[in-house]
This record gives sequence, C-alpha cells and structure tokens, in this order.
Amino acid sequence: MNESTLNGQPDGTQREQESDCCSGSSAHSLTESAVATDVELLATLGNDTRYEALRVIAAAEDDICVCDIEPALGVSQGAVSQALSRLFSAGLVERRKDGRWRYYTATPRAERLLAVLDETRSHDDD
Amino acid sequence: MNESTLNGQPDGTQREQESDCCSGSSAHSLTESAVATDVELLATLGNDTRYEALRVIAAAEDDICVCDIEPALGVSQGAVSQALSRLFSAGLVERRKDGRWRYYTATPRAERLLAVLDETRSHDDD
DNA sequence: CTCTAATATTAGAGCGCACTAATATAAAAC
DNA sequence: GTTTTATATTAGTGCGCTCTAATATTAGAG
Repeated sequence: MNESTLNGQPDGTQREQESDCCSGSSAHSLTESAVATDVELLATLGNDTRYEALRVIAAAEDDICVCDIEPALGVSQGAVSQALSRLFSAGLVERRKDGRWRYYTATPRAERLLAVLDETRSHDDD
Repeated sequence: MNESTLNGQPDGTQREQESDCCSGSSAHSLTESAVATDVELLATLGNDTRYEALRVIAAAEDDICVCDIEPALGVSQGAVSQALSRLFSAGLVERRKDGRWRYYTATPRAERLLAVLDETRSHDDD
C-alpha cells in the first residue's frame, strides 16, 4: 500500500495537514450517513430507467399513475415497479395510493437536482 | 388515467410519433445525448470513491495534487487514478499538468451539484 | 544515461446490479 | 363468491463495475 509520507510538494504551494480529529480520513465535513445518502441518491439516478422515470414524473403537472409511467420506459412491468421503489427509497419521489392505483410525485430535492442538471448542461451537444 | 397525450394501455407496440422530430418515446424534452450525459454524470458520482474524491477536490481552495487526494480515499493508487479519470470524463473536474504532478479542480457544474446536495439534505439523520 | 517519484494503463477476479419471467397481493368489477 | 386490473415481490441469470496487482509512462534529479 501507500504509506509513505506525503510531502512531495512542488513550488511554494505546500498544504498543511490538520491534526486529525475524527477517526475518519475524510477531508471534508460531511457525516458518513450524509455521504451514504448522497451516494445512494446519485447511484439511483445513474441508471437510464430510473432517470427517465423521474423525468416523466417531474414533467407531469400533477401526480402521475404508474400506468402512465410504464409506456415511456420500455422495460417490463416488474422492472418499472422496482425502479419506482428505489426512487422512493432514495427520497426522490413520494407516492400515494388511491384504489388500485399508485400516484407518484417528485420531491423538492429531486426537482432541484433536475433543475441544476438542466441549468448547467453544456449546450455543445444537444 | 390522465391527461390526453399518453396512450393508455400497454397492450401493443403501437407508438405514433407526433408532428415533431426525434424518434424518441420520451415524455420530456431532453435529447438522447443530454440524458446520456446526465446519467453518466450521476452514475459517476454514485460511487463512494469518486464521490469522496470530488468532495476532497471541491473542498480545496486551489487546485489539488493527486498525491493529496490519495490519502483520503483508502484505495490503491490505480483505483484513485481510475476514479479521477472518470470524474474528468464526466465533466466534473478539470485537470492541469505541472511537471510530474497533476492538479485537479471541480468544474462549476460539479460545484453546483454538490451545493444542491448540501442545501437539500434532510437533517434527520446526520 | 540511470534512478526515482508521480501518475496512468492493463488484466483479471469477485460480486452486485438490472433485467425478465413468474408469482403474489390488493382492490374493484361482475 | 370469481374474475379482472394494477402493482409488488421473488428467483434466477448475465453482464458490467470496481477493485488489486502488476506494469508502463512521464518527468525530474543526480
């Protein structure tokens, strides 16, 4: 492994290492659970089916029924159900039951994320 | 069922295009390449090593050398190099070469994404 | 040139993900 | 009650991801 001392700094820019406070080695100020939550959210959206599902949900004015999400995704019914379930677990959608139907909406967190993706997209290739 | 524009039943592969362009079946207004770019970005960040690497880079005031990123990640040198390479491909970091060293910075897109994650995080479990 | 340090690249292994198909549950219709 | 519709769950499979270890490249030092 790499256990050698880390001081091969070039020109003037040397960085001081602070005395470690916590057992962890992280160089930022996020808790482990916050990191885990973020990574799970990002991994959830890093999949075509789930990303498209969230886009469809967020594009609907009101909440939207699963039966209206399915046709847009091109995968089996079971796969759609799994996708929606994981979006829910990640905190990206809310759901409500009404008779035989389930209605989904995007959470504020999901909407803000999608908005930033849209606002920061490079216009080179679209 | 819902508003008019969606065809109701999953009984066939009949999908008529509207008078628009783009042979897609998506219910939103993003190009395929925009979706692919977003999903690749999200999948890239949906991994502990790469997420932590980006956090370390974004937390540095100036650009930061690989040798200063490595100790925080707890994986082999090769794995760090692969992680940084993929962050670069996804448009989340810029890099600059200086002698034997590589310096990384977070792109504006990366910084805005991290900011939204921070701003929208629920404080229930941290 | 040779040696060493910093980073990149490659091959290979293990394991986890995302799908399909089948089955189960739930609620309304009959 | 039975049937039908909407969604969820489970089992199983194949493939892709992420890591380590080893090697290659690049650049400076001596």
